[in-house]
Amino acid sequence: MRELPEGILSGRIVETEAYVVGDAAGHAYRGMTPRNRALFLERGHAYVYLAYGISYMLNVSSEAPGIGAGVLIRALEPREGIPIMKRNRGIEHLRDLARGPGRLASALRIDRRLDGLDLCREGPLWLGRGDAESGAIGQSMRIGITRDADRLLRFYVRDSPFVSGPRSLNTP
DNA sequence: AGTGCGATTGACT
DNA sequence: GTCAATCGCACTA
Repeated sequence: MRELPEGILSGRIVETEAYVVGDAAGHAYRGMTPRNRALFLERGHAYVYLAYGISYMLNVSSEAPGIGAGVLIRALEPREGIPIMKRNRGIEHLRDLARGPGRLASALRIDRRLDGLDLCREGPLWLGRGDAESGAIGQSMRIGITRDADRLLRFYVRDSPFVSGPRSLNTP
């Protein structure tokens, strides 16, 4: 759920990637830094960073305090506030509003100001319960990384058109 | 203090 | 399919 001055935005998370403890691809791999400190917060806190100087990425910390790990939120099936998302993205096509981590952050207007936020409490951004059956979950290699690339730590809703990535990864 | 490189996207051949 | 954009940060010296 995302609360903006113009209204409420929400959607169903349909694709994630895990960056686990000891993972060479994870930002926490080399210890805590000013950028990644939120990964070391109690599970359920937001870690937001800028990738390629272009796109913000939303992660959720996933371990106990002091342990650096998180889950990248890669795609959303839009539900509420779709007109606002379209305006944030500058496009009309529903499927492309939040298909990909950078697009998702853009649609929800997420930036570093939300870094460190507790997503388990209602606020400007939080994780709601989810009221729909998720369907079958697929598993694959993660997208766009080089280190530890073979690990099957990407998870997605198999039959959702709102999932990013090449078909080769989505139909194993 | 300088440098190289991404957990990507959008435009273009 | 290829490729440039763009910048914060981690790493080297």
